[in-house]
Amino acid sequence: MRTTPNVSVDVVLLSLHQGKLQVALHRRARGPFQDCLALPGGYVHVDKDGSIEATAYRVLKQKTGLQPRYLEQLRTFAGPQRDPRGWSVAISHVALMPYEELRQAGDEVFHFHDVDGLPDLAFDHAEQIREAVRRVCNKASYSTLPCWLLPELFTLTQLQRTYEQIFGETVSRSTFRSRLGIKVAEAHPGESADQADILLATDQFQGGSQRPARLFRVNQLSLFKRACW
Amino acid sequence: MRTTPNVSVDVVLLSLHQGKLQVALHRRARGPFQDCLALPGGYVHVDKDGSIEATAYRVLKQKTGLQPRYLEQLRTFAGPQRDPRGWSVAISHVALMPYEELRQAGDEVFHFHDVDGLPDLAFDHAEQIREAVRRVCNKASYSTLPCWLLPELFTLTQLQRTYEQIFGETVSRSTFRSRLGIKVAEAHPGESADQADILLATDQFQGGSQRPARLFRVNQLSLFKRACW
DNA sequence: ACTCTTAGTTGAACTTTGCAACTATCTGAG
DNA sequence: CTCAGATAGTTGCAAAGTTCAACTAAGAGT
Repeated sequence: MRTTPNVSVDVVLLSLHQGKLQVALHRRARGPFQDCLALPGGYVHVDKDGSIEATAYRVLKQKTGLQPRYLEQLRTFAGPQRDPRGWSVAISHVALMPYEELRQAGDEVFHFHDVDGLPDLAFDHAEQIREAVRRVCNKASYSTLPCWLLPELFTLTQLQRTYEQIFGETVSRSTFRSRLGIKVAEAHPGESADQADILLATDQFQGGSQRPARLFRVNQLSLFKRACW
Repeated sequence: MRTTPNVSVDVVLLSLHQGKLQVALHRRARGPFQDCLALPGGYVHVDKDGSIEATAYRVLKQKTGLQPRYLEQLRTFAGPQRDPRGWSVAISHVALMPYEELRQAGDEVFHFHDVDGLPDLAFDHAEQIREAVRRVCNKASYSTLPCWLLPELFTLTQLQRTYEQIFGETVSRSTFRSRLGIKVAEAHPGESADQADILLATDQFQGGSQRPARLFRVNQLSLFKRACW
């Protein structure tokens, strides 16, 4: 019989906390890289997994009990060196979640670490995280991807802060709003749920001790015309 | 022993011919989908392949005797259904080559087909091609990717035609040139091989029976600021 | 020398962007 | 009740970038 590589799925679960992108890591209980920090991951179970995404969701469910709001295949990392047990294939994914949802799951198993200044990690997980962060940062520059790091309803200022934290620099308020095609005046809620609208205005507001800010909901993953801020 | 899925590598090799994107296909000699058209692909050989890219290059070398000028991982297609023999993993790649180089290899084994209007293909290869074309078209809109469909040296008009054929619509000449940041006046060859330059001007010209056009070489894969034409 | 054709440049109209000043709406203190 | 403070949201304009068309350049063939 021909030998075939081991196939596993890894998930780079990212969230935004304390103004930084953070990644979910756990400490390996056994096997190679014992006691080392690692990404959540697991082997494909050919008897019960109906797809790769199913494997990714199963792994996350087992470890955290939660479903991420956003999941996307990142890239497949493979080769003879990445696992001391031999040729292996890791189908890496990026997942995004608002931090509030993660807190509810408790952090007995998982801990969140800033994506920069990480300690040594198992396998090629450091490289996977680097590439995941690059993908998110890149995609944030031309799409509404960062919306999935926030709760379902959010204010424009919250979203702007999210972009700023991903980029690590401030963005102009009017640039931000025009990039998102905000035109609240006409786009009153209940009216035309326009397919072209990037964000959907709700009729709910979030009031602090100032003028309340309108809450928005993301329509779908939309792309901007420009990719630079 | 735990069962593990089969792992193979597929390559969507694209080229531009007769004003259309074309894909390399061969007819399967055996196995599932016998006599069906299929992408070049093969199993990972854990004893001789040093990486996934090595597998992809080996497969192409075996079939065509050529190295593509551009190779990039596309996405991993996996699941219990795509191969009748059971759970399988196909790490799909996109490769680009100028058509002239392909002609030299002869077409006993491979044939080129327009990417639209394809007949039934083996496995999920139709989906892989759809996604590869989408990736190329998308990446063409904001990068110099199409340069790898041309010979090493090319004229601006050739490159413009390449973009137009990928998009399926004409682009304005000045839009095209300003998007590429052409400023031949200062960028005379031999001078500053500026890292920021998208294209590098050579001092060679290609003359037809009109004014000869300067030949350019691509510097590196560069990204544009705007993503729409 | 003249014409035809394609290459490459220039400049002006138009559009988009980015900043700053302005108005709006809430809370809480006096 | 009013006013100050704070954040939300709008508007208008200057600067920068984009697109188009008209112009010049350079070769080949007649």
